[in-house]
Amino acid sequence: MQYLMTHFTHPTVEDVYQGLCGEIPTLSRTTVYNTLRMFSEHKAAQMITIDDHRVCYDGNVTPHVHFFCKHCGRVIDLFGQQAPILPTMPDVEGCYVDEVQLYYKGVCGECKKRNAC
Amino acid sequence: MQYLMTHFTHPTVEDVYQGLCGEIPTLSRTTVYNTLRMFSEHKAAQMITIDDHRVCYDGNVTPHVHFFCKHCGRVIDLFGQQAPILPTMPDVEGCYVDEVQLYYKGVCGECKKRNAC
DNA sequence: ACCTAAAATTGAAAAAATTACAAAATTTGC
DNA sequence: GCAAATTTTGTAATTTTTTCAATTTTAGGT
Repeated sequence: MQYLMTHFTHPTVEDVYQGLCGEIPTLSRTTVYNTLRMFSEHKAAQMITIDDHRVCYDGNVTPHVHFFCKHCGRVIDLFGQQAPILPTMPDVEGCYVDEVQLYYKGVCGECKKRNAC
Repeated sequence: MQYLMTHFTHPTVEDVYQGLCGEIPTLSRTTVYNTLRMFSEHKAAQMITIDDHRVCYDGNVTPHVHFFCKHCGRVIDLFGQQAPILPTMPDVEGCYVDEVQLYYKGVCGECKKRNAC
């Protein structure tokens, strides 16, 4: 949890594992998988499914908008005028709705510059 | 493509494969993977990453809102007053943005009724 | 029709992400 | 200090997706 609260880089399970296995040498990947899943089930973290290859997590649970760079794979927060207002949860007939995700995808500024695409 | 244009059930690769391997007995899963990826790269289909276990595809390429039932795993289109207006593509400084996805998650009416949760 | 080059498809194997689960380690309350 | 409950671990299995070389199909020219 401390890792999530100090790294707003939308880490994957592997990122969290690599980031912590130095100070917690006995840490197992399974624990990271279980813990992050538990966090998201209890709404202490958001599970982000923007990348088709892997899930990542966000310690910031207030709804906000994400941008995914298809080139470098980074997930970036969009704030302020860059981000449209996230629509409020709709009241869908008979359904229980408890999560919103608004994703944009494309190529980030750095990748665009580097690769001139 | 024909399968996608006639099945708006947000099929997975496996769904498309199972749906077609009767009439195309030589069909390989690899072809389905390659073809669906190609479609989404050329914007002839949308790749939907709402389910953390598998990717699915949508032959309807006009931006619209999706709901994911965490219980039965179905992906359902939200239309009309059920769906908020999908925000237009923001102009993010220096970035090339070419996709929007708005996802809601929860439990659908049928699962809610069946399981009383 | 026949041949050839290009393109598309196949299937088996590998890679990557995630889950299952039993054993081991740690924590908790008494 | 002990026993029960909880958490963590690590290996193996499962699932999804990709890689890639071989095969098959297609298209165009003769």
